[in-house]
Parts: sequence; C-alpha cells; structure tokens
Amino acid sequence: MIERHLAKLRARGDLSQEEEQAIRAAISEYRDYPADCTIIAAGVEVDHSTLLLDGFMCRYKDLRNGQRQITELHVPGDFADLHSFTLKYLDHDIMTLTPCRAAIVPHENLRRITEQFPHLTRLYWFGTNVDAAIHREWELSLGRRTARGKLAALFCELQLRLQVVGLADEQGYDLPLTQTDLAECTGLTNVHVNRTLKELREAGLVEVQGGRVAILNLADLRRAGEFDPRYLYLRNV
Amino acid sequence: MIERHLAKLRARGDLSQEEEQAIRAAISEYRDYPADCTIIAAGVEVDHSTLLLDGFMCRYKDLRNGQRQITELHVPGDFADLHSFTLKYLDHDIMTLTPCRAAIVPHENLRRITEQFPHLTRLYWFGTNVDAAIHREWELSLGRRTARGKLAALFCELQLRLQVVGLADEQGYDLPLTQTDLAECTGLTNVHVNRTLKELREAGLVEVQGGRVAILNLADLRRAGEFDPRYLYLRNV
DNA sequence: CGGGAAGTTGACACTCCTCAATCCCAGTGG
DNA sequence: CCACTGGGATTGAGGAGTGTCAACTTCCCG
Repeated sequence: MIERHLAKLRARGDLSQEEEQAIRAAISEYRDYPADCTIIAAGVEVDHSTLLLDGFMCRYKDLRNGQRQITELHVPGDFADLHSFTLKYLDHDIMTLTPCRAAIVPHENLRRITEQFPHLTRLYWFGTNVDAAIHREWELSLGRRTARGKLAALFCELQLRLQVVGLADEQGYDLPLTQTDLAECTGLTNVHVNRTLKELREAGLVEVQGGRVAILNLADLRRAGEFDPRYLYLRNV
Repeated sequence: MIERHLAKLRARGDLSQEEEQAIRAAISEYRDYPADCTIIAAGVEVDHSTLLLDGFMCRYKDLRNGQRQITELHVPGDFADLHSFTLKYLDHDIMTLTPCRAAIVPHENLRRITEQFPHLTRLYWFGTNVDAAIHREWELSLGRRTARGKLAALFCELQLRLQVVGLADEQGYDLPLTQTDLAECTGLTNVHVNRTLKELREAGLVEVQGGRVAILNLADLRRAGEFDPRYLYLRNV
C-alpha cells in the first residue's frame, strides 16, 4: 500500500527507481490503529515518522474548554508527521479518525536519506511545505469563508487529494467522518454543519451521507468554495 | 542587520562560523520597499528568497469579494518566502505592511548551501516547519478563539518573536500596523478589533496605540490568549 | 431487541458584522 | 498660521450568521 505514497510523490515530482527503493528500505515496521487513537502526543519527543497507508488521521490543537480545532486531515499516502523529523517534538496531537494502517519510518533512516539523496530530500522538504500551504488555505477558510464555503472548499480539497492516490473520482469518495469531525475542521459546531450540509444538498452541490461524499456538481461546488487547486502544487491540475 | 536573522537561527539551533559565512555570502543584494507594496505575487515563478531585515511584511490570501486573510506576519530576521525555494511559485501574495528593508538570496545560492551544508539545510527546513506551526496556531485562533483571545494570542506571539531579534521586551514593542491589518490577521472586522482592543485595555492587559503595543500584564495576557509558546520552538522558553 | 452513537430539527441567544456618523491627527498648501 | 484633506480610530444602532440547548429520530451492532 506504499504505492499510494509513491503516487503522491510522483504527482509532484519525478522519482527514480533508486529513490523508490530507498523509501521502501526506510520502513522499519507496519502498525494498525483503531479509530480515535492518539498516535503522537504534543510535546513528546519522537524518533520516527508515520506514513499513513490506509484510513484517515488528523492533526489538532485544542483549548482549555475542550474546543478542538483540526488543523489538517491526512489521507492515505500522506506522511502524518514528517515535520517531526526536524522539529523533534510536535506542537499538536495526531490522532486516527478511522481505523488506520501505517508504516513507521525511523528518523535515523530519514537522516540517511537526506545524506545520500539530495533530490529526495528536496521532495520531502517540498512535502512539508505543501502541508503548510494547506494550513494557509484552511486559515482563509476559517477566517473568511462562510459555513457553506468552508465545507465546499474542504470537500474539493479532499476530492483532489484522494484522487491523486486513487481513492476518489469526480463523482465522489468515501469519507467515514462524523459531522462533529467536519465541525472541528471548519471551526463550526456539529449542529451548524448539519444544517449547512442540508443546504449544500438542496442546492444540488454535494450529498454527504453514510460515510460517502457524493459530488452532484463539481464545477458549482468549486465555485461555492472558491476552490483554486494551485495551493496543492500538483503537476497536472 | 542580518544579525537579526542570525539571532533567530541561534534561538533554535547552533550555527558555526562557516555556516554564518555561507549565509552572508548567499546574499546577492539589498532592497528597500515602501509600505503596502506587493513583493511576491501568487502564482508567479520566483528565483530568489527574501530575507526581511527591517519592517513588517505579511503573507495573505483573499476571496473574490475582496475579503483578505493574512496567514502570517513576518518580523525582522524572518525569511518571508524561504518556502519558494522548493515550491517555485507561491499560493499566496507577500506584501509589506510598513516600509521595509530586505536582503535577496538567489535560489541558486540556496541550492549550493543545501549541497555543502547539510546541517544548515536542516536548520532552514526546520524554519519552514516553524512557519507551518505558526499557521496551525493561527488556525486554532481563527477557528476557536474568541475575538479577545485571538488578539491576545497574536500580541503574545509577536512579543516573543520580536524579543528574539531584540525588538521587544516584556513591556511591549513597536507595531506600526492599522486596526484593519489586525482584523485581517484575526478574521475579524476593523470595527470589532477596535472594540476588542478597548476591552483589552480596560481589562488592564494590553494597550495598543500610536504604533506601539504596551503590555500591561503579560501573565494575564497569556492567560487570555491561552498562549503556549512551545509552538515557536525556541530553545530557552 | 436494546442501547448508544450519530444525525436532525426547533427555539432562542449571543457574538460579531454592517452601515453610518463622528472624531482625531498628521501632512499640505494657500 | 490655519483651513483643508484623508486615513485611521471610535462609537452607536440594528441585523445576520452561527452557537446553545434540548428533544427527537435514525442507524448500527451486539
């Protein structure tokens, strides 16, 4: 299932056979996690990064009163915490939203890659910069988009990111998240997410139900979210 | 004035004489900009990065209706667009908020650094990851903090980032931004920023006036913003 | 068949926005 | 020297969007 990660990398740059081999060799083990499981806690020193192979994870921060803000969703093929390689500890938690399968890549092995494969290093640096670009787009959503726009933009982003790894097409994709999860992504409440999803459905844009996002009209959905895919830095979009 | 950049780096890691020399040698020229000047436009390919020496810049994205979201503020010592080294074009604009002085570092020279100074490369990769951490903290602000908390958190962040480069102490710092600028950082309107600043002043936390942030009670200000400085990844905080 | 989690809906409250008027102040020019 | 100008700050009144609370329904799974 590491193919999804390779597909993600190839969607943004070239990858040689040697580099692919180095990535495969860097994996020390595979792990499975149940849903709602914290896999990296904020502030704790870590010595490995986690390559998500299947399922959905998220990065989140929260306030004293328990309000939670998800700062990024991770889809299969993503490194959930490649940034911990340079940061050593994280400023946020990482948890699974669904049952997940992941590959573990020790930082020691990443360090060896940075010494032997400068081009691959650049590609991974690039990767953490794309994460930052996603954070910026979410800041725009959180600060300026309406509830309708926030959800529309989120569904557009996931459509493209999942399509890259073969888990979505223009008709939609599976997304086994709760409305509370979506609320924590968009800075809304679960109640308001529910109302807004109803609105999007009645407007003929998207239907979210039973763990599936069914896109009714991709062009209008993108318009509603003012979605400009360039922030994802894909080569063929 | 490059000392501010060196101070920023040293606040997060060690820097050898050779590395310092390499940084100095990478600068190709110095430039001055007036206020409200776009220095990098979204989507345009760039071949250099901009090291801010004096003044304030910001990264921002906007919506069709003209609503603007600033995604990060830059203070002296920051690379405003180091991420363009790997991304090649940016998904957002960068503009000056005040008159600025900057050093230009061609990507060609950065590439040479990545080939000769692996440790310094790691330090710069780290730097872009700290930018991402700042983005995440802002997502938390934008999504979950109240108006009061958003502004309090912002003033705490700037206090620390400016202190690192010698431009702030615990009593405050100069910040020549308008209330509209602050609104675009926090996802509020200038009117509501004005009311909230009044509230913060009357609560004895902070007084913002005449281009200066006067901190009246740092501990309470940090409490109001639920400010936890660990996301800035400073060694001595 | 029962229980619990997730989704749905209504009534009402509150934060923040909109619009508009006024004030303040620095810079400019007669 | 002082009216004039324009950008920014301040304040008030009213409104829109989203949150809160609570009840109820649906669905899944043991």
